[in-house]
Amino acid sequence: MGLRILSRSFYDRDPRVVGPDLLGKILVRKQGERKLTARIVEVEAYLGADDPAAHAAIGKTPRNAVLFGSPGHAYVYFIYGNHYCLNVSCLPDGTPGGILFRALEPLEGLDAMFKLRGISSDSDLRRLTSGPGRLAAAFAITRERDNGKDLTNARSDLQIADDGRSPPEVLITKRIGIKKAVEMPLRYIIAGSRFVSGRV
DNA sequence: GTGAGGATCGTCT
DNA sequence: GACGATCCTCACA
Repeated sequence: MGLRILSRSFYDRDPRVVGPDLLGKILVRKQGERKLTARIVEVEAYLGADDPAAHAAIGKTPRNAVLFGSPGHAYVYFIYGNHYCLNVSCLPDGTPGGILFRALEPLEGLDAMFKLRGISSDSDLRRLTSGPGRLAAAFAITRERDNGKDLTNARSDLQIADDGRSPPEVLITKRIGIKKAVEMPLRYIIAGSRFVSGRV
């Protein structure tokens, strides 16, 4: 059962299509010989000018520039003075849009992830990567290291891959933790997953 | 189990 | 100078 890296064209579509399609795929962090992997179980779509909750809504700035660039690149931002959050850019160069990773089901490299999170390895597995800030910490994701990184490059230390598993059943809800456009149904989760963040 | 409040700082006005 | 696509801890039930 090999892993196949998702191609640029996968991301060169509307976030509302890419989002649900990313569920069940595998986030991979290479650390020399070691590897961290986890299954994507919850994401949110963020659009452009017509989505007030999106960082891209205010137009292109140095911070959000990646969202306006080529699809398949990591947009990492720092929030609340504490946390990093990981997104992947969607749509062609010049058209903003992206997907926020909200929760993962950890697969390989659990010990390393617990260490990176700074929590004991006998805590509840759901606390490891359920939440955008948590999963970024568990995968050692920072703006300095990863913002703008090409996730479709085989030589990249951060990738998203398909393990060939059949697509999961997808549940759609409102997005979480935002104050604008709260009604838009742009949160996608794997139905029944116990690793989802917040309420379903 | 649920909710309130604080931490903390880069980014844009 | 205000605020945020969050997380953690601590009450209280």
